[in-house]
Amino acid sequence: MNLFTDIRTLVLSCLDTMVADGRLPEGLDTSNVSVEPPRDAGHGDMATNAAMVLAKPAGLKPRDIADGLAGLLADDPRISEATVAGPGFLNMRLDAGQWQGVVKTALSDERFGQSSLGQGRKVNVEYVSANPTGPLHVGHTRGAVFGDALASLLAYAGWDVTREYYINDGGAQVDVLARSAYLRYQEAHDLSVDWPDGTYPGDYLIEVGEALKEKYGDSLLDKGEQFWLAEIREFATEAMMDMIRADLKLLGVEMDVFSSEKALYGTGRIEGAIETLKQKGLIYRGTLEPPKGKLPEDWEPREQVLFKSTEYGDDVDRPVAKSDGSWTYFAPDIAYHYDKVTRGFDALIDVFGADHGGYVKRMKAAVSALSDEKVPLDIKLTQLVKLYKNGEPFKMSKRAGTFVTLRDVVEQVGPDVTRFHMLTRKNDAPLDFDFDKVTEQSKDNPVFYVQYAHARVNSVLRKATEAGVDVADATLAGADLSGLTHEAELKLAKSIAEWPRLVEIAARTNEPHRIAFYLYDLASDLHSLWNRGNDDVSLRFLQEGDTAATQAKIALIRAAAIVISHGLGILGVTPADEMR
RNA sequence: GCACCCGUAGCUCAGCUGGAUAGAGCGCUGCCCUCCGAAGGCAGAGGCCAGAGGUUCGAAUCCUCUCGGGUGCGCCA
Repeated sequence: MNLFTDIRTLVLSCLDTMVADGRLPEGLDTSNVSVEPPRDAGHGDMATNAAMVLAKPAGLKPRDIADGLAGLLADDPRISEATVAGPGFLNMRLDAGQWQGVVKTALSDERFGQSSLGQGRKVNVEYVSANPTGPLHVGHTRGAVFGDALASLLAYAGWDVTREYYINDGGAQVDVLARSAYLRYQEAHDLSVDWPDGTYPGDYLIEVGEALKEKYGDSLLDKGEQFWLAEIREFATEAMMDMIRADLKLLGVEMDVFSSEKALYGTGRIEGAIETLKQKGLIYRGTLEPPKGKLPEDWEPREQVLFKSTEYGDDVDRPVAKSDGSWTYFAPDIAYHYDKVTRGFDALIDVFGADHGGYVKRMKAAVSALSDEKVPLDIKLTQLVKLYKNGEPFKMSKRAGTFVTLRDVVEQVGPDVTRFHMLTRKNDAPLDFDFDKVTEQSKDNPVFYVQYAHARVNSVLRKATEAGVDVADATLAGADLSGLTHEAELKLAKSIAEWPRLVEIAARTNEPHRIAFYLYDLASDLHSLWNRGNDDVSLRFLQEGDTAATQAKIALIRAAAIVISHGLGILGVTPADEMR
């Protein structure tokens, strides 16, 4: 149920009537006709641009179309007023019963706000995908929260969603991990070791070293790398993935699928993916031009196997094999995305850190080529998180031991605060995260502000119940809401009515932050109505001695609370029943 | 040098497949509350949407260029 699309349907049918009457020519394209809330609520509840969009193709003045349309719209019982304004805008006011109806729907229909936009199509959202070489840090946290909320949002909007993590366990960095773990293994045997550059000296490998000692005793000491590298790599990678999974779980993130890069090797799938491109004439041997401006010191021209990504909008062709013939990291990435395509997804989404922005074009080019442009790939980049403590920048340094992990963050402020706050900026804007401010219980903190709105409604429900008023959702949905006519009450109802529309916009743009901003505004309307009750007793939710009025008012705020709880659910945040 | 992201109130940021007089929070100014719905409330000031062209009924939004900030740029993932 979406009041805006209902009214759009009405507008279109009125246009059909005008065509039938000969007031409009046949065959007009109405796809650009929109019905949306006007920027200024003083103009009305909804506005349509129909007259302006159709004026030119119809060869008529916008004003004339608008006048005719206004007359027809005003005949519909849902519309209380339709007026023409400005260059040809058509403003409508809806009968109060429409907004009251929305409240009823929100109370009675579990699926209020859910959308059929996705039509059950399959979408794969790949996120986090951190190298299995250490714990997740704050940057990963943002990607994890964003990806997870996006996945939930798309599911809410009717997509069949798969949440996926790609494990980069095939490259040189897992060898480094293995060597670092081996050093910890030696330490576990009380040997003193040095940490050469390019190893991972983090504490998190100490217990891996202990575990290796447990498993292998001293049998790997004094042996050359060829005897232990593969085994320890396997062991350490598993240990890191266990840790990462545990970290994600702390944050409330659960993946459906973990895909391994290493598992692609030796299966012929990389070769197969490259062969597929080759058959499309997109693979050749060649030499790239050196990058202009900044020339790498050891630059020399070398012949490589290249993917003709420029055919699909990239700036230069990209190497898939190194000059020694082995694959670049890009080759398994291609194979992995090909795998996703062949698994039958209708759309792919990758969530990367902003530092991977340079790979967007080539990845899109590869997917376009491999899917014959049938499977769209959207890549969302998440910008940096800047940490603060008490307003002071908090510098991260692995060396100084001030490296802040996902676990640090979640253990300090909790998963709900972490998740909500990470979504208070759009993904491509940098984000400030102040450990003290995000847990502050004041209206300046959006997390608290939204949680508090939900808790307040619960508090009213408890009080009503104590007073002997039945406030079960089913009862409220059946209550007589015709008394909800005050503009402050209708404002809240109108905000509730926007929920389904907002879900669609957020899902269409793959931007879950819109949910967070909407919830803030909705909470604001609720708090505002609450405050009005201070001065105007008739706006208080508990109307002493008037059960019917109390139920109507509570129906309204309970509907708002339901929407808040649905919205927070998408963001992965638990709605609080009371604040402590 | 090239590519991508960004530039909106003093500060931090929203802004719907292009819609009307560009919004919110903080800060600032003023008023209100100080037992009972105040972990405050109400109101106000504050903008050349970085700049210049273009597209059209209409541009913060789309295109081109300039300026400023961030990120990345063959055999690292």
